[in-house]
Amino acid sequence: MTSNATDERERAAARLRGAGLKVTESRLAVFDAFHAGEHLDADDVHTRVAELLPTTSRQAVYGVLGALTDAGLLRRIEPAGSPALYETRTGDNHHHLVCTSCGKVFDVGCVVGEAACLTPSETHGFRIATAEVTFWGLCPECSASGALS
Amino acid sequence: MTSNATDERERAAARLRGAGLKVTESRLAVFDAFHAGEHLDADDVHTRVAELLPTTSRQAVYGVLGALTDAGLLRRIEPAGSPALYETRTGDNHHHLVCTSCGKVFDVGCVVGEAACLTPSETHGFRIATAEVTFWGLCPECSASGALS
DNA sequence: CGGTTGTCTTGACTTTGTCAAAACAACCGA
DNA sequence: TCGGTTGTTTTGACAAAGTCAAGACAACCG
Repeated sequence: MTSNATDERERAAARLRGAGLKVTESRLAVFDAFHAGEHLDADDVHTRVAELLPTTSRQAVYGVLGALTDAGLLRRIEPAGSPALYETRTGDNHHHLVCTSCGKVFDVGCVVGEAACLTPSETHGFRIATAEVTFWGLCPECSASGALS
Repeated sequence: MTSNATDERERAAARLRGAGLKVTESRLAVFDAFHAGEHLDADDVHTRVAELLPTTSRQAVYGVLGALTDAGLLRRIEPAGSPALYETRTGDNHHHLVCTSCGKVFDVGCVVGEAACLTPSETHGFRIATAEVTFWGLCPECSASGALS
């Protein structure tokens, strides 16, 4: 019987091949590093990858994250005041909720009525490709513990 | 007769005093550096300030920008892939249009129907304070010159 | 299985910004 | 008007996050 872990590796390998990328241990380990709903920075990913492949360099992680992002297998976000974060949920242009106190990030679906709302009132002649929305506020834990921002 | 330049310096000084900040040459020079609608990074500001006050240090500029931002006299934005930018238009929570090719930034008013639209579909229990919207696209010049992104 | 091409390692470097201590300047009150 | 106090600026070291380039190495194709 095939283990789930093996299944996941094979699925990851198939996605890499589909994107025209070579299948390497580093890349599989980066896929392994992400669990659903997480937003990890390059250092988080390096830490997790290094547990399995201790010789993996920081630059390899930057390289993998860049390649996977370019291939559309990861999405990169850069909230103000934070290093770049990566997530596995791609292709749906969802948005983010960031805690101004602890920095935790959550996904939120597209805003209600998106198509009509996210048309800027003046376009300055731009050909607009995407609208990115970030909500800032206090997460339940920080709110409960009395954090002010 | 009073010159416009003197008027502007006095207005800037009054705003500083109103915010409880000491009036210094550096701070007045930073105000001078901004023209309406511009989005300048710390280095841009330092360059302009140094034309008038050549001894001004980089750290003084960071200090002034931080103080003015904290006082609500400047607003800081941090578009992905760019150093922090500052603008003089504050207090109206307007949004931004960023060219993915050349990086130019323009202001846009609040999106149409904002109040209704910018409510996320799931709040994860957050106490939401603000919604930040960034539009990405090609500016007219880059669009005309055939840039692809 | 060997060659080609793309990936990873190593290590220097850049950019953007922060921290801390001492010199200095603005402002208040006498 | 003149000090004194407090806040600002200078100086210089440092830190975080990421980039660049060259050579070693591994994946994939035939």
